Amino acid sequence: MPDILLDPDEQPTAPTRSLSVTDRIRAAILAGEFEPGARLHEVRLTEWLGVSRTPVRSALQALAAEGLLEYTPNRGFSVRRFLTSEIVDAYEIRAMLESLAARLAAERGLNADERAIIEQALADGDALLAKDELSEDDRIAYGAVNFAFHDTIHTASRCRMLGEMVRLCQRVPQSSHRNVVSFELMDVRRRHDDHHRIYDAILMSEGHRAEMLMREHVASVKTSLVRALSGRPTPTRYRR
Amino acid sequence: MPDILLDPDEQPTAPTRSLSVTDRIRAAILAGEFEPGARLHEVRLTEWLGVSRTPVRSALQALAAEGLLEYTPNRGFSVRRFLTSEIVDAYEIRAMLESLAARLAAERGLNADERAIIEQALADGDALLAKDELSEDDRIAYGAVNFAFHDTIHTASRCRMLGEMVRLCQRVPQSSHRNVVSFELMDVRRRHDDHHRIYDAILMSEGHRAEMLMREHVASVKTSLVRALSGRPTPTRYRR
DNA sequence: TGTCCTAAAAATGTATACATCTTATGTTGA
DNA sequence: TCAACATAAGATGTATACATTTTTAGGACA
Repeated sequence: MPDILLDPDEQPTAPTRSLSVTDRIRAAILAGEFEPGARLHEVRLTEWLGVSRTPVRSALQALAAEGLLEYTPNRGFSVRRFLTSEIVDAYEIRAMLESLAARLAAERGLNADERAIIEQALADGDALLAKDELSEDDRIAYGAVNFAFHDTIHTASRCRMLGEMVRLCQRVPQSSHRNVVSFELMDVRRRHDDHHRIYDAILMSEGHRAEMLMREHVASVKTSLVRALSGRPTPTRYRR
Repeated sequence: MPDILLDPDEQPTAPTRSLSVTDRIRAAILAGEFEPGARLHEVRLTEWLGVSRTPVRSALQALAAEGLLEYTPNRGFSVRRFLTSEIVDAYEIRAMLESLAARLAAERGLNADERAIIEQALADGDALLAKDELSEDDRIAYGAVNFAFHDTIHTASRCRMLGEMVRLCQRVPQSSHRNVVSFELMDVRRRHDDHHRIYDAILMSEGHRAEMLMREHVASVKTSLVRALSGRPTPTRYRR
């Protein structure tokens, strides 16, 4: 019984009940408030959320289409089980999709706005990572920087479908890996350096190089994730 | 007003009205029965389909999640417009996704069933393409062969998300390109030969080679499509 | 004790009435 | 004539009653 759903003061985040209910159930799933495989009974959700079955059903359908729930006719919705291997594989897919986005961005070029956003993200990252240690706030701030960089490249690929699919890859429950992947400072610095090189390649219209750099960039996150999940230590290199 | 929706004898294809209505509306959209950008009014669909608004709304939501419709709160659903560039780009994405699937299949290996299906598909294709000319039935038969080959590789990648995303790439309206892409016999033969090589690479666990072959294999469809759309003729090479 | 059958309970599927929002229409005012 | 507003019509959003299916519970029988 997720506490997140019981707050009566919560303001609607979306124009319709269906959409705001979708957001709340999605948040609960991604936060791990439901057991994997658990059935989501419409009437219970109805009671928790204080709305009728109509918007609840609407939300469940939407979440099933997103891949967070599984649907069986006449048998309802249940939380989709994600194997660790599926979470890891999602990074393989992202590596392919984002490397394509980088190549297309290089081939098709950035506009002034996009260049400005990325350059700001690179500068902000440089400033953050100049510190000797990252606070929790710093990590959150770097997360925003990282998002801005990748999201802008998706936009610059001029390919709506790509961005949508990357988003699908990221919508995976068991957010444990999100925390796990908040890595060593060394790793973050290296990845930020990747960003610089990728941007260079895009600016120089070096499509193939941008693709390869981005592929390795995302794949390295997979590697870190696998290492973290298997409990092995981060290898030490020229640490200050 | 699509005729396809007016046949009262049509048998339900799915266990619930919602699902069968989803199938029928999807088919109508993919067949181009609705103008791109056209609003899909719930009550009209209700009349055409002979069901209440509940399953219609359910279907529209599902199709919006598939990317075939666009949804605006309080303003309903409309047929998503697909630019030609988006249809072409979908092949770029497919090339990345399917090449990943081929590599994973090579790395993870095929089971006996999968080997049998692919070998049957290759043999059937060999037999079909031995003819001097393909009838319409032959083309349909080869389409099934082609599907079996690709679908089995998706399965063998052991990565559910990959198959789902490829399916998203293929669900695109304006099926004109489907017809356009039913190419010259020469092209089909070459692509079938690709299938042989890709299978060889997978059997030999040559992941990188399988990936590269598949990437070019799918990309070549994009090239043919672009050529067909631009009205240029198919280049002639050593034609018998 | 275990299996099978039957009936009740509960869950999902569907239809429909009502609420809310959008859009169209037409009137008023300058 | 045109803009702005008011109203009505129509469309979507929501709640709820009813239908159908699934699940559960209990008992008969071997």
